Amino acid sequence: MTKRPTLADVAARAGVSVALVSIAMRGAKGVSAATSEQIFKAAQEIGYRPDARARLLRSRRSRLLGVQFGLSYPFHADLVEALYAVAESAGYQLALSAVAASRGEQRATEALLDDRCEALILLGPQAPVARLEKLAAQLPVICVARRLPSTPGVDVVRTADDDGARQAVDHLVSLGHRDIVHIDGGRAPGAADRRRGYRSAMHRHGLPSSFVPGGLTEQDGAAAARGLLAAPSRPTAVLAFNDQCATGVLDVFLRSGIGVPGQISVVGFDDSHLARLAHINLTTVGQDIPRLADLAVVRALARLEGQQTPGTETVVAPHLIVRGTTAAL
Amino acid sequence: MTKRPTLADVAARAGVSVALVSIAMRGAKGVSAATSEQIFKAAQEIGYRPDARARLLRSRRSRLLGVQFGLSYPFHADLVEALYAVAESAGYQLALSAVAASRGEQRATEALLDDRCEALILLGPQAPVARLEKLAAQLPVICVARRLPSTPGVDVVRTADDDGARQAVDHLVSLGHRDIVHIDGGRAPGAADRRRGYRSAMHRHGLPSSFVPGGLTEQDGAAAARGLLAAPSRPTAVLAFNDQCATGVLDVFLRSGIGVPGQISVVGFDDSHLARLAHINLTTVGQDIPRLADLAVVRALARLEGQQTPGTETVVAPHLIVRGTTAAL
DNA sequence: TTGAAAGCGCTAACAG
DNA sequence: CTGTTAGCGCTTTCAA
Repeated sequence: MTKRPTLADVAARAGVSVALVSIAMRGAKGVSAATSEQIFKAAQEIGYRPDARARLLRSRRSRLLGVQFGLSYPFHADLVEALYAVAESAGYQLALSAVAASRGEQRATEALLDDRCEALILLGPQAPVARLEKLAAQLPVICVARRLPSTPGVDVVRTADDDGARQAVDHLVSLGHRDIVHIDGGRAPGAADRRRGYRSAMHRHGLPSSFVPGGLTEQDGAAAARGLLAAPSRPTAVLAFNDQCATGVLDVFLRSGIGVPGQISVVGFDDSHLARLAHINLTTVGQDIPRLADLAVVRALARLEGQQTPGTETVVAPHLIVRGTTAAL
Repeated sequence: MTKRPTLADVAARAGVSVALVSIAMRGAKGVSAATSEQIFKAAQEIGYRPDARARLLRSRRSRLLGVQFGLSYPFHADLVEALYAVAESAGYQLALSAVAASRGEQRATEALLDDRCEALILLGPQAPVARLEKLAAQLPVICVARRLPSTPGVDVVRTADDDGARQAVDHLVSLGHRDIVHIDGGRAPGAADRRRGYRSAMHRHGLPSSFVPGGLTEQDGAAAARGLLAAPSRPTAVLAFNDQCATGVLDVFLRSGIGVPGQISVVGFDDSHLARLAHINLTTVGQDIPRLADLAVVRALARLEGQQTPGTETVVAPHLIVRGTTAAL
């Protein structure tokens, strides 16, 4: 529990000035190989690690990207993991701030601001546009997986949710399905687009749309599925809002002895970790998580380098991943 | 994107010295009510927020608790949420560092150290004891949900996993089950204790133990369940390592047309968010998450306040939560 | 009650 | 290539 060594300690031990140690530790050029080696040896010996905060206090850059995510969304977890990788290769660190039932988005972003993050990457934020705009006046703000009316200073990186829904419908129709229900996501980010994509694709095939209110949790899917079973006639296929919702749907069907995909086909959305589980084996519309993460960071860096755009929107194409929950009628 | 206001800006606007503003902002005593009001008004007007890092750089305390957690464990997510609440009421902030496939524990803890956290709270860490001991030499380390041979400087807060398994077995036996299999957690934290608890409880009831290798993911549970189905005879009840594992088990059973709890009973462990979902409705051994979180913080603070113990172990009692996946034979 | 001044650990000019 | 110097935004003596 001894005090952590500082630059000065390393300098003393290596017999050089602090400045030189600073240069060496940062890997900047301007130190002889021999000296550098001595310095690293000294640092190693006393277990020196640079103080991230002092460092950022001095250099006006924190090289910190603030990420706000939802604790209970596997899709966010996947995104966070991808972001770690991208950020690192861009020379940035991540500061995580979770949103949960007892911790709202405002609290989450404020913590990030107090940490002096250089930019904010918000995963599926629900905050009102006005608040995002206010944040964007202070630092670059990137919204991932939420559509937004063009907002000054806010960049959006999202999946083409409407096209994803279309792909799902096309797939189901090509399998012979005509009675396809969409369990929607209500007011969740992306839900409106998925509804729209579903509706227009159905229309294009000359089929009537059929919506059931859903949501983004297993519970929502389960409730919707129970509703479906209680109705006089049952569809032959279901497009769920997301994978979690689809999982709830699957569960209820299985419990009721309804075979999937034998009696009914189910399609999810996201291709989160969940869908890939062997025992779920869910046909789903895959969001390109690495690409979303990459673009989010790229956008953030672009703004940090002074690019002044009114607010960009980058749309990433989804792609259907056919697994085991869909079959020909 | 204007520069954030500093203490000096507030001081200038309020017509006082920075020192006074500092005192006021911290809510320390020594400022007249009138001045204080002026200061807060000025701060408010220019949107001042203290710089967390500069603050900690100066006062040798960061009031930061570093939390390492696994991105893909719902149980950890629940703990993190609970920790946020406890930390806040103790006047501390949380620094989150995630462990994922592409980001090992070492990386995670190092990030926390560089942030100058005052203590480390590790959720289900897998790191070797030697490493934990080394960390504990630098700062208080609290291991949550992992049993550890008494280690100098490391405090352990965990659930009585053995007793939890015992409760599950007692419950199943009281329902008339005698053929109870345990799908274990392999080398996962807590797995050994749960095995032991299961074995001794079975023994006490005069029943033979029966283990199936499992793990902590849905996949592990699903694989184990498939193995069970392939065997010549099937048990009447299963105790899974945790809720995720149990979910995988449930899924496979449902798919195979095996009614739960009609034909077989299933018990999980953790009472994570997952188990509580209406459609899963899993009978499970509940870990007392708020209490684990509370104790973790209490232990950390005790050490920060100079308490020097060789390494404590606090064991929290679990309690069986009977839901819908268990029934009388 | 208030202010001046010193420094936390580090980086960034600028000299030598 | 190396050292000196001056702060980053804040807290904290110590005087006034």
